[in-house]
Amino acid sequence: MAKSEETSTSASSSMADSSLRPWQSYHTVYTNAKAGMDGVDKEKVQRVVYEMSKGSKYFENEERKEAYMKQKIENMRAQCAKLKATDISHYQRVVDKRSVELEATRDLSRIWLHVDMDAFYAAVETLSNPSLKGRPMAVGSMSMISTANYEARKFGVRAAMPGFIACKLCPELVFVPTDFKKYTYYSDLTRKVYQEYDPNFTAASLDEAYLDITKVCKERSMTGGEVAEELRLNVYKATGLTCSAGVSPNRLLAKVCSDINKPNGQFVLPNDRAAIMTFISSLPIRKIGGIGKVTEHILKDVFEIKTCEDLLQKGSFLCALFSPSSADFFISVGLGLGGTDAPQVRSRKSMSNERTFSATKDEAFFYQKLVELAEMLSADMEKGGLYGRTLTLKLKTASFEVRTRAVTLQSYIWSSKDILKHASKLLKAELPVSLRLIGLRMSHFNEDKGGGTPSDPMQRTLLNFIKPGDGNREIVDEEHSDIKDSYEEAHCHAYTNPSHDHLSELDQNICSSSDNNEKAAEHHELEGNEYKDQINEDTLVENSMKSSAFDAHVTDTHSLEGKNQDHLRRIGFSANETEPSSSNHEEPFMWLDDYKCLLCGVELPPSFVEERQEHSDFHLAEKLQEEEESGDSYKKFPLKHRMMRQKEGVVGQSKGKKKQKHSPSNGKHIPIDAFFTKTSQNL
DNA sequence: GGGGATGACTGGC
DNA sequence: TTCCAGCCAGTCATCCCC
Repeated sequence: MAKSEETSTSASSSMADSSLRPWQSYHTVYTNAKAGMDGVDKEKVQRVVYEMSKGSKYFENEERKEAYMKQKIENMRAQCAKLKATDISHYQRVVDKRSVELEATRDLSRIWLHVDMDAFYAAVETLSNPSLKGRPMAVGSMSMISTANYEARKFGVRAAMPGFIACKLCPELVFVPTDFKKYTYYSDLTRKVYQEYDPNFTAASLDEAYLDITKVCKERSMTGGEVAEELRLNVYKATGLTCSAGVSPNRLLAKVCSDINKPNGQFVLPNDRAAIMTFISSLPIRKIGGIGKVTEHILKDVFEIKTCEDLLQKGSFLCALFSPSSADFFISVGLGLGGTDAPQVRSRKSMSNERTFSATKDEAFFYQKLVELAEMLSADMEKGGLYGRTLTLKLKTASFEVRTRAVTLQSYIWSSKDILKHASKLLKAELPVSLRLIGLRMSHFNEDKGGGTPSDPMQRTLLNFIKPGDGNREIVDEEHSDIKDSYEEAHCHAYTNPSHDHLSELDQNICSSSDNNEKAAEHHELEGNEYKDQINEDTLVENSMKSSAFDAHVTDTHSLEGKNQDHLRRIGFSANETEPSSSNHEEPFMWLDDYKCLLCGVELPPSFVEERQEHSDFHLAEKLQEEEESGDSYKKFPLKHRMMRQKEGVVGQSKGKKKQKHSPSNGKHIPIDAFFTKTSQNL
């Protein structure tokens, strides 16, 4: 949770304090330190935000989220408390080993530059309207602000703040509507400058970029600082706008550095390990890209981690409670490591449109919104030459609860007609509902972006046939999934709400007008049947291979890969629903070195008594199931399935309607974003 | 058991 | 007067099918 230092210690704040100053426990992002916000009366900002939010649906939802997070923190604290000295020393050894491995990857040979335009949208607006100069101004609307100039920031006004709250904080605030055409134009001008220093620079957004200036420094015998100075001057000459820069041996730190002397400044971190470690030692964790308000809150409240150095010092706890990839990320941040190689060009993964409106239950209105969104999305996809297979409907209810519902189709679509047809079906299953936002997202794009006919996932390509080795497995899986999709397309059109309402009527009209797609579906189904015999053969071969592989797996617990261990570790923690309880008579024989499960390799410290009990039960249940399955009559209905069916009281109804997921807080590892596969922001 | 589909959630701008 | 966006990418857990 991003909050001011004085409000971040919710654990230590007394009850008396919270009753006198309730806003102090209302965690908003608006008091988080941002460039130009030094000297802001944070308590006043927090009080105003609290007063204006109190009692609203938004506020209630924030409280729900807060309560959920507190529960999560409590769970993690309980896990921490269970760790004994021997556990901690065990995990410390793991951290030490990993630190050495990560340290070996340190590359101090590159010089990275991160450029960040100062209050970009606001600066562009001031450039085109000089009368705004010196006045507090925000780009955006009464409902949401995109950015604010430095005059407005002095009042606590900032990006992602609702305009009406900003107005309260700064009554003289001038609002300017967003104009992306203008921002794109100026962004292009800056990029022409960047190109002169690194032709392969990475644009992180309209106003941010990463440049590898190693080559230009060498060729022109200049330091990183000198290049940054010159580049900033050239950006100013080309646009009339100022920017800030950070120079460091890796992208992660370059981004942190560019924020230090904002606006119109720069900071250079030398390519020297000692300097990096000193820099990192007092750096607040929230400054790191990838550590947001939730992760910050958890790290502070559970482990009392505030600086990047603390991440290393508390490494053993992090290793014990987080997934290996998350722990790796935290350790590498503690060591001041980040990306130094040229980031790979990533293709677009999804495309979406969403619109917010006043909360309503009006189904005709929902449909009209769907029509608009489908048309917008279709137009965007056509522009990008994209065809997608997965359509996701996003809904935000009147109480700010976000739901997503997705369908993956057997064929690629792009037309507004097809998008609308499937979106209507997804929405219909959610009615009646009061909504304040509807969104549509397409994903699962075809690889062929060169136009022409979209590739059909049902079609066997030449490559499929000739691909050797492991590729065969992929072919089998693809075919299975395609046939399943065909089946669903043909059989799962029974929706939960059969009433003949507005949407269903329109739905039928659309379906009947979408003949081509239906014909394609029939065609695919025929194709699918043709391949069924081949698939059965493949499955037989696959199954026989699996059984022998399983035997080897059980006897060789030391050869488990990290990923596999992680997976099994999760199973160990989450297997608790259908397994019968059992005595722990196997316990003394299960744990290698008192940590590692002999059967699957999962690591659990001896003090995690309940978890280990559950884990033993899990393996026992597995064994029971194997025994049961050895009797032919039950082979087609494994234990889990039978129990579930009995529980539901219905047979054969599970298909087409998945159960809602359990809360992720039940799992051992909390999800942390973009750790090593960095996002564009988190390079 | 593996992998695809799905949904919730986090993070950045 | 107004009353908390829109877009994208990624991780993780769970369900389900083969």
